[in-house]
Amino acid sequence: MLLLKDLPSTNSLLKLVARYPDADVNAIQEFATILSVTSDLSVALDKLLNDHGLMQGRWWILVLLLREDNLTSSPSALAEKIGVTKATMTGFIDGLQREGLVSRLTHDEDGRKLQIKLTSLGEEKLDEVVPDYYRKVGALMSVLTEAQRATIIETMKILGTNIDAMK
Amino acid sequence: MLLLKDLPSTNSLLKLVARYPDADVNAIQEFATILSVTSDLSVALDKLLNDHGLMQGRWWILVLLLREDNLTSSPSALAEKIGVTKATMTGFIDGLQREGLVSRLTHDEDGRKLQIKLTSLGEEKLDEVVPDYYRKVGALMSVLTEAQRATIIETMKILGTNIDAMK
DNA sequence: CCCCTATAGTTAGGGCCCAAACAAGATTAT
DNA sequence: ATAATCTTGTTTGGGCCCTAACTATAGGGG
Repeated sequence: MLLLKDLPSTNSLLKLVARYPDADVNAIQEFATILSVTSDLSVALDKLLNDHGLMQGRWWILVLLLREDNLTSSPSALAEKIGVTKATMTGFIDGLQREGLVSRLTHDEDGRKLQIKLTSLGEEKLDEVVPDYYRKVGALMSVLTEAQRATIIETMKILGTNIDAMK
Repeated sequence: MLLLKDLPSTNSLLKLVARYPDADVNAIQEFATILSVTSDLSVALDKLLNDHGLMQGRWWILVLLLREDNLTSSPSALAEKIGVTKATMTGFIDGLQREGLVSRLTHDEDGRKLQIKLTSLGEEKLDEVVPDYYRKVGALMSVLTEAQRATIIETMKILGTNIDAMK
C-alpha cells in the first residue's frame, strides 16, 4: 500500500490551506494517520511472514485452503475471497506450487477448472507459521483495552461502509 | 498492501482454534478487519489519484515538494520521508520526470547529490488534484463524529507505538 | 450439429517495491 | 597525500499486482 513516514506537520498543512482554502485540515491529518499506522502494521505482518519464507498473498491462500473441508479450492474462488484478479492468483499459485505447498489438480467434471489442494508440506508450513502469527497478533492487540478494541472495530466498519463517499 | 475481502467467519475461525488452541480469535478477527478496511481505503485513494494520472508513490512526492520552500528536495530525503528505499525513489523520479512534473538538477556543492524540483507543470497538476483529494477525504471522514475521529486516531497511535509487540 | 456466449485459467506487459551490488564523489584517519 | 570509509544515487533482478488479450472448455439456441 503506501507509506508516508513523515506525517504532515500542522505547520506545513497550514501552508497548503493558504493555497487550497477549502481543505479540512483535521480530516486530512487523520486520514494520513490511519493510512500510516496501518501501513506499518502491514509491514510488520510482512516481516513476520517473511521470517517463515512467506508473503501476504501466498499466506492468505494457505489459510483459506486450510479452512476448506478437503483442503481444496479453485483459483477463481480464492482470487475472489482474497480480492485479487485471476491473473494475480495464477502467479501466487505458481510460486506456492514451486515450493511444494499446494498442488494443481484437474477437475473431473469441468475441464476448465482446477483444484488447488494444500499439500502435507503446506500443512506443515501452516503448523509452523499460524501459532507464531496468532501469538504476535494477540500481543499487538493486547495493548488495547476491550473497550478500545470494540470501538476501533466499530469505527473502522463505519468508515468501510462509507468509502463510496470518496467517489 | 494486502487484501482479504472475505473476512474469516467466526465459524471457520473456530475450526482454526480446534487446530491451534492458543489463538485469540477476537484479536485475529479485529486485526483482519482493520487491515481489510484500510486496504479498501487505499484502493479508493488509488482510484482517486488514478483519475488524475497519478499513483500513491508519485503523489506523495509532489505533495512533499510543494511543502518545501523552493519546491526542491533530494531523492534521499524524499525516500526517507515517504518510507521507501532509495532504489524505489529512483524509479518514482524517473516516472515523474518522464511526465515533466519534476526535474533533476545537479547540486552545486556536493557532486553526489541531486535536487528534485517541482516543475510548473507539477504545480498545475497539484492544483488540479489537491482540491479533489481534500474534498473527498473530507467527505469520507465526515461520516464519523468528532468524538469518533478523535478516538480512532488515539487508538491508532497506541497501536502504532506498539508494533514492536509483533516482533 | 453448429454457433454464440459465458466461464476458467494463462500470458504479456506495465508500474510498484525491495535487497544487493555497483559507481562516483565526499570525508576521515593515518 | 593517500587509503579506508561513508554517502548519494543507479542498476539489476526479483516478487507483487493490475489490465488486456488470449486459449480452452462448457452450455444454450437455432
